[in-house]
Amino acid sequence: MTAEIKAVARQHLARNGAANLSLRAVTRDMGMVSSAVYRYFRNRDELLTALILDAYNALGDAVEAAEASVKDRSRLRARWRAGTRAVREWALANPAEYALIYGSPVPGYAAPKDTVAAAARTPALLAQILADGYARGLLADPADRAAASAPGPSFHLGEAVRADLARTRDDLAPGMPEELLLLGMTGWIQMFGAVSLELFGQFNNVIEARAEFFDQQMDLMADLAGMPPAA
Amino acid sequence: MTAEIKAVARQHLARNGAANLSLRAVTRDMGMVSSAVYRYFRNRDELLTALILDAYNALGDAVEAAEASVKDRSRLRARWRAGTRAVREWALANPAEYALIYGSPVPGYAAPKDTVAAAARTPALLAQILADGYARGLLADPADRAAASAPGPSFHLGEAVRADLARTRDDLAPGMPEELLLLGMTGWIQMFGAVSLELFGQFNNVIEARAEFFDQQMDLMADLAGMPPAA
DNA sequence: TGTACATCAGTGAACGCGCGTTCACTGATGTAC
DNA sequence: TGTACATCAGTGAACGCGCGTTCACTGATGTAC
Repeated sequence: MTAEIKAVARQHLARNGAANLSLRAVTRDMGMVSSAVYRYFRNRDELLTALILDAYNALGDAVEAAEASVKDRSRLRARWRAGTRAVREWALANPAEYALIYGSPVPGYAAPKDTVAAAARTPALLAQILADGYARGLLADPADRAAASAPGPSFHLGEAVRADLARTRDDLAPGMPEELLLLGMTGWIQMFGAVSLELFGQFNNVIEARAEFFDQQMDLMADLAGMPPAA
Repeated sequence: MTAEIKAVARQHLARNGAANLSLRAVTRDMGMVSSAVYRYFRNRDELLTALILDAYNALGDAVEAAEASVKDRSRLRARWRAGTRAVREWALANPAEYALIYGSPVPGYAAPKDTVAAAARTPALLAQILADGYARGLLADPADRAAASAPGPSFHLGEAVRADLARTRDDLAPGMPEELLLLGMTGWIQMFGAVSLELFGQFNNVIEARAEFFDQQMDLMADLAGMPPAA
C-alpha cells in the first residue's frame, strides 16, 4: 500500500537525496515490478509531494506535541524551548526529510499549494507562543521597551515590512504587536538557520557542543523577545 | 579550457541542481564529445569540488570587497551592513551556487579539506568586524553589559560551548571576548538563515519586502552585538 | 452450495532516453635539427 | 627553408548501467445470483 511505498522511499531519500529518488529502485526494494507503483501514485512528482507533505506534518506533530507537554502554559520560556528543541531533534532524527523541506529545492519540482498549510504549522506555533504570552500580559510590546530607552533592539521598521508583518499577524495571531511578531520571526529564522547550518555541515570544526549551543541560541532569542526568565 | 567547462557547468547547476549535474550534458553544450572532459577533470566529483571551491571564493570575494569599500573603518555598523548585504545579493544573483554550498549536501559527495579554508572566509570576515570593533573600544564585552544589569541578553554559557568559542576565537580573532564572538555567530546564523529561507521559498506569502526585511534583521543583530548607532 | 462475472493489484515486456567512464585513435600544432 | 618527430586536445565507439512511463496481460479475490 501507499504507506509502505512512502516508507521505502524515505529510506532512499536518506541514501540518495530527493533529486535522485528513483521509482524503480523503490519498487525493486519492495520486491515489486516498477510499473506497480503507478497504481498508487500518478508519477514521481506525486510521490515527492506526498513525502513533502508527510515531512511537514511529522515535524509539525513533533513540535506541537513537545510544546503541548508543558502543562503550565504561563511558562513561556519552557514552551519556547520545548518547541524549538523538538525541531532540532526531529531534524537530526530525520535529516533526509528535513533536507527535503528546508534544503535546496528539488530542481524541476514545484510544490503544490497543499503543502503551504502544512509548512506553516511550525512557524505558526512559535508565533502562537508569543501571542499567548502577550495576551497573558507576560510579554511587553517591544516597541514600548525600546521607547523606554532600555538598550534593547531598536526598531526602524519600513512601511513595507510593517505591512508584511501586519498581514502575517492577522493570519497567525491577531492582536499581537507587529514588533513582537518580528522578534518571533527572528527566532524562527535563527532556529532554522542553526539547524540547517548544523545539519549541512557548516558547524564542523567550529561548534562541537551542538545541543548546548542550540539551546543557548534559543534562550538568547527568548531574551530578545522579552520572555521572563525561567522560574 | 577548464574555465569554460566550469562556466557551462554553472549554467547547468542553475537548471538542474548539483545532484543532476551531467558531464555529458555539459560537453554536449560545448560542442565537444563527452570523453573530452576527462582531459580537464579526473571525474565528476572533481568538477563538483572545483565548482564548490569557486563558489566559496566568489562569495568571499564579493563580501570582502563590499566590506572593504567602507573607508571609515570605525563605522562598524556600515561594515556589518555592507558585508551581510553582499552575502544576500550574491546569493540572489547566484542561487544555484549558493544552494551548492549552503543547501542540502550532494548525496554521495564528500567535500575535501581544501574547501574548509574557502568556506571560512565569510564567517571570518564577520567575526573580524566585531574583533576590530572591540580592539578599537567601540564594542563592549557583552558579559559586562549583562553584568551591568541592563536588560540585554543574559549569558549562561556551558563549559563545552565556551571551549568551542575559545578555540574558534583563537583561530579567527584572538583577543576577542567569547561572548562577543557568540553574538557574532548569532548574526552569522541569522544571516544565512534569512538568506536560505528566502531563497528556498519559505518567505513566499509571508515576507514580500525582502531586502528591507533582511536589512532590518541584520540591524537587529548589530544592536544585539552592541554596535553604536549609525552616525 | 455452486457457478458466472467483475474487480483490480501486480506483471513483464517494451519505448526511448540519459548517464559516467574507458580506450585506442586522429590530426593539428609546435619544436628540433 | 624544409623535414622528422613529439605532443596532446579532442574523437568516436563501446561498456554496462539506470531511469520514467505505457500497455496489454494475468490471476487471485470477492460479489451476485
